Amino acid sequence: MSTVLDELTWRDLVAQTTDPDALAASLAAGPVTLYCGFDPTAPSLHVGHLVQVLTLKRFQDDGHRVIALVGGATGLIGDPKETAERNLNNKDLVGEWVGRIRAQIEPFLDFDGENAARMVNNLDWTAQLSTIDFLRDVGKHFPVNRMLARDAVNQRLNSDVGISYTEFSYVLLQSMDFLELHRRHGCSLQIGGSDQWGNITAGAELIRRVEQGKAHALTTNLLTKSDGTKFGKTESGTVWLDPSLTSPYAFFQFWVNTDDRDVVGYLKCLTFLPRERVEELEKATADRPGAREAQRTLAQELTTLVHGAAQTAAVEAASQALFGRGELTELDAATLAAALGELPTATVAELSTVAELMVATGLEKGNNAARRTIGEGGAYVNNVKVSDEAAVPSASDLLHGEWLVLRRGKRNLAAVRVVAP
RNA sequence: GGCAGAUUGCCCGAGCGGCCAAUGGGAGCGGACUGUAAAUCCGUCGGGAAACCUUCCCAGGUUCGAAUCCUGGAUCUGCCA
Repeated sequence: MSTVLDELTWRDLVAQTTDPDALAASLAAGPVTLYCGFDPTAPSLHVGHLVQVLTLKRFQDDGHRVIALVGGATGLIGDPKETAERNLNNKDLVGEWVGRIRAQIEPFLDFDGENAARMVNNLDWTAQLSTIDFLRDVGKHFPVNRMLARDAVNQRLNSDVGISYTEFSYVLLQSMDFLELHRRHGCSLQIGGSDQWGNITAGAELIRRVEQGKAHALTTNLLTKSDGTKFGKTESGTVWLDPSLTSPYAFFQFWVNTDDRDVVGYLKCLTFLPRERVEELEKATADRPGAREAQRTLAQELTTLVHGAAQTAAVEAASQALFGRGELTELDAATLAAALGELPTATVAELSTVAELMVATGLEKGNNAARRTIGEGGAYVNNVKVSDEAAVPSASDLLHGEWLVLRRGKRNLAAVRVVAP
């Protein structure tokens, strides 16, 4: 019995596999070559991609040979969504995204040693392919009636938007990738999110038809949220891995705010913490939910994985300083400056009304909204509620002579720095 | 190609000449409770400090006055070719 499969199973990662016994036997028999694809649909991966990246790493840690594929070709076509046709992105832009996403995946895997990981781009074997060869060598193996049965395709056919031939063909490209990696590197397993089941099995079938080869599919459960909303989004949008799109502080906060009902599941799917530790945290959540130990651990683990230990220490310290029970006025200058450095900051020459300062930091999108918040009792300066919308903080309110901490509601913070011109 | 119907704020969806910045629900935001959680309840939810300005697919028109009526256009849906 394979250890990686056991591992994935107790972590509730496995959604579906082809022939579980044969897959287990093959994994137990020795190193297996497997791949997972990532399409460049944005300049960065987001937290939803982490499951896949980390699952690849789990396989590599177990001695298997993993391939990370970045879809320079498939990203130009677009996997059909159930709702609507995608907008085609410009080729240069997709090319740039390929580079950025490669760089994001690389740190998670080990590219040296016996079972070194590989990074490939499917544009390498599709760019030169002629239409005639494509239709003869690949297209011939795809019964359209089978393609029509695919979930996303079927939904689109029954909707007003329809589906373009371009997106309809997507599955052929992804299947070709699996075949190509099977030929080049003996790849016999493809993993992906559960929404990829159709694309993956189509590839496995292509390998069987063309090469009479045996290939497997394994899909992971998609992360869900107990409140029914989509995982990986906040009020301000997608949570990205790229620190210039989502600050490490915001990334950390995202995990700290995880629902009690979801946190144990995330610890299983998204961290490398051993089973005993996860069970300990599960018990801690049940016994002392207010302490939020599981959330804190989750945030630490993931921020460290994505942004490194040093960055994690910094944002955690900031988070403690800003959300701790301690008085802001008691923080020393260095701690305060470091903590506030993680927040959106407005630098101003002189103080204006609280409402205006909130707009300047981006905490509020307009004066009206800022005034409303103040009226509702949701605005704070240095943790003190502000009730007068016309109030202007005085120089004596400044922490260490230059800082002001603004807060909207419970957890939206920003800093104002006053610098004499 | 012909006929019928639709198009409203982030989403869904009422309104069908003045009382409409536009009912209601969802999402979002703030408060109470709590734990930087959930649920619940309360409030808020185009812009503007205000006078007031810009909105109900687009362009014209009728009218003292239009989201509401008329004309033309665009897009979507259904039925018939």
